[in-house]
Amino acid sequence: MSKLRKSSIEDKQRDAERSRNTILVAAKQEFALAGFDGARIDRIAERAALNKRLIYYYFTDKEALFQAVLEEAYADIRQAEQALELASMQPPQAIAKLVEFTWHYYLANPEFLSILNSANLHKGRHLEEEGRVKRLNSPLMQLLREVLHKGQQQGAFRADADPIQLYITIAGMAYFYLANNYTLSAVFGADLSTTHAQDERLVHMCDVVLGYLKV
Amino acid sequence: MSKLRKSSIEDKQRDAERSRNTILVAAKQEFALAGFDGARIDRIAERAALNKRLIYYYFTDKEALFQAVLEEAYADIRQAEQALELASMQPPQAIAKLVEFTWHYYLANPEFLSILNSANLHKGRHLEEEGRVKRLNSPLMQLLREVLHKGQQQGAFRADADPIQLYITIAGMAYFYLANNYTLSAVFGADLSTTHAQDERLVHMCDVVLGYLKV
Amino acid sequence: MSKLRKSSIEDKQRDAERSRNTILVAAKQEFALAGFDGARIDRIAERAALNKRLIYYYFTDKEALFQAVLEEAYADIRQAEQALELASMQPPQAIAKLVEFTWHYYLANPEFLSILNSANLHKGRHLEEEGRVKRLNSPLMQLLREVLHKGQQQGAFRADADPIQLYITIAGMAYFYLANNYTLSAVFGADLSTTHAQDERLVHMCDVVLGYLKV
Amino acid sequence: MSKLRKSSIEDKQRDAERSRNTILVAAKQEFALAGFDGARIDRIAERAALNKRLIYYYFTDKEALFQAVLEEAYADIRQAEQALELASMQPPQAIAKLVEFTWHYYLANPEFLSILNSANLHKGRHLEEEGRVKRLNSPLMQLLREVLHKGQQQGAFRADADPIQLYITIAGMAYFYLANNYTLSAVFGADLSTTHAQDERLVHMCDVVLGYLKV
DNA sequence: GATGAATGAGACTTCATTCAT
DNA sequence: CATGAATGAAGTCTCATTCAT
Repeated sequence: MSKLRKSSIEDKQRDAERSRNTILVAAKQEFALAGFDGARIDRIAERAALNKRLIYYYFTDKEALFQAVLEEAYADIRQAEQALELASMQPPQAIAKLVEFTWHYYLANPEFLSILNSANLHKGRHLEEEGRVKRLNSPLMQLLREVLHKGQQQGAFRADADPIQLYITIAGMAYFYLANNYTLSAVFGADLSTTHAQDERLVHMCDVVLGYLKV
Repeated sequence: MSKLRKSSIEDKQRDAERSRNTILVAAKQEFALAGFDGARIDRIAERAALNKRLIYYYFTDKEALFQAVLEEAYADIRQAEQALELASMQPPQAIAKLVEFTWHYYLANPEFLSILNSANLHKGRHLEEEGRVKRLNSPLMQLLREVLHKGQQQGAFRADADPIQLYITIAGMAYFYLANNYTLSAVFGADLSTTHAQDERLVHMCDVVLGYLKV
Repeated sequence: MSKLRKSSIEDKQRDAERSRNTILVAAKQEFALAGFDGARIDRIAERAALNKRLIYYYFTDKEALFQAVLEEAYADIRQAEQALELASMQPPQAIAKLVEFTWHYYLANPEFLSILNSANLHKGRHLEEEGRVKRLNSPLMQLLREVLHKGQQQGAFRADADPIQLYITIAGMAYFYLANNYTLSAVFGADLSTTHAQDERLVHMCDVVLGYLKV
Repeated sequence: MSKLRKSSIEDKQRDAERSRNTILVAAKQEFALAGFDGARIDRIAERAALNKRLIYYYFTDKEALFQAVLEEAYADIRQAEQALELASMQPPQAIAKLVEFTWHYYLANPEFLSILNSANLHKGRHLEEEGRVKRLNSPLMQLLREVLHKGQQQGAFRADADPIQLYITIAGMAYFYLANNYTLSAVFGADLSTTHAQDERLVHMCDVVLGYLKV
């Protein structure tokens, strides 16, 4: 074993970047699962298999840790949105693709919804976030804007459709179904969390958006 | 037992009822504002201007109090839904009315959303609720079902529209806009909480639903 | 055993005033012994044989508890000063009595010095105290002023003696000897804490003040 | 070993000495400002602009660091006292000079008082100091002894004046005024920290000591 | 000599809850 | 019915100190 290798392996315990990240991942899980107030620093430390003190070493306090998690969550989804390739598609297909992306992202990253929610529950308390959030303009939002415009140019989409409203509508349709899955399943007496039910929901969402847009 | 005595007992009972209710109202506010974990029994007692011990006297513990608040919230919205008069309307107008009702109810009762959310955050923890929730079938849901059916009969609405999906879609469109108002305003760099913005949202929601439904 | 008696005895555990006071006494000891930063809430609770939580129930936090202790310390010494009876004495005797009082009070209440010291270490941090402290005018100071004046009238005391300066001088002579007893004993290679040494100190202090005052 | 190498080692040693000293200075400030228990190792490192680990490298632990600061404080004042030139003066003038020196030293080195105080608060805890402190006999004390003796010989000073008592008295008069400046200013409703007030204090102190000594 | 990363013990404080009247 | 007093468990955060390079 070469010196380099050895030191890099032993580094495991002394890698600041890695430790910071391990904490961030653990915190994301905990905050998503329990909300800000329900989250426990102890549990985060446990999840991260790191000393509790380190959390404060890297993140000052619970609030700041939450901020960091929130920002990372935004950054993550923005990054995923970057990968969307819609240029060659026809507007209707592109819209379907956007809806599908949103749906699958939420499905695969349920923490995102939970954390977004927590953040909004405490509104005023996370004021600093604002600045950073605004700067991170959503690529998906931009794509939606372009696709909409293109469709309207072609006369395929209604002229009065607003990208912001539509963005919120798509997110809301997906979010509400997933976030309140538990209550909704109870109310409607049907398990909405099966793969089949989820597929149906996606179809419905596409239908709604495209039905609304078509002239 | 003299009349006087009896009436003083009735007074007490009325007081008891009133106290219970005062607590419930205070708890609803607190839970809505801070979520389940962020809510403080002390603060509820303060809001209610009643002794903390009374809360335990009437509601056993925090969890049960939350249950009671949740049930009341459901009962409230169900009751409001009862008042909906759609019988004489044409299906499209009826749908618009339903969307409008949902929107205005959420606007006027923001606690409802917040509490629903809290409940879903803790999923497994509020298992007992299930029973009661199911029993309280939503009148609005029933109306939606009927209106949809009628519209489909008349050939005015697409045949594949499902009331459950649509219900969730309407709720989601309204919910997401309102619950994440803070973050969305930041991201889009526009204040979404003005009356004007709210009116626009309602128009959009009606457009979406009716655009989707029309054949 | 009468009901009254019984309840008043059992009251022991439910007497707010007494609990508050027990805490205050315990806190005084702890703060005196360890200073503000060295003091431990746990130890105060232990000393008071009361639940730690009660300390916060009655005093909000450590800082406020210290404030309360400080104010009580001032109140105590002021009260002790009230008992001084100098009216009938000749000025020189009265002065001696004042010096003696100061000396014995410090000797009997060593916490007073320690707490005064802690307060001054943190200067800016206990700003609120100012108001209350000023209001509590020192009776001893007033007596000193009068005795000085009387002695000056009689031509027994030098005319330029200022009561404030003298007050500080008396306090300082007593304080420094007692507060730094440990270091001074080490430096001078003599135990300054024996009764004999203490008596000698008192004589010296009287000599200094009267020697200074006599014309 | 080449000259170059050697000199680089000397550089290191000089650096080491400098680092040690930087830490000591920073620690003195911190201990003076916050007391032993209030002092923070982190803050000392910050003040010194040096790594925290170095503090432990040079001083073992907080306690030992405090010891070092304390000893340096003693050494400093002893050194300053060395410079006193009283041989040619008449005893009364010499006494005035001694009082003045004490006053100005305390004024210029307020940390000294604060640290002395901290040390005495913890009495038993700094036992080791004793040895070293005793060895460092105070030059000022020695001068005071001599001046007193000379004055007594000349019949200018009272015969029963004891140098130890007088030393403590002088220190106490100065100390109490300065250390409790904050509280005293509040109690007497006058700012005792102005230059004018300080000058008055010095005059008073000289008056007291000389008034006491003169036969 | 110097430093960033890591830690265990323990500090202050908070919270839901119960006691006793 | 109503309430002030009391509590144990636990939560966030701090601190002196050590590890590993």
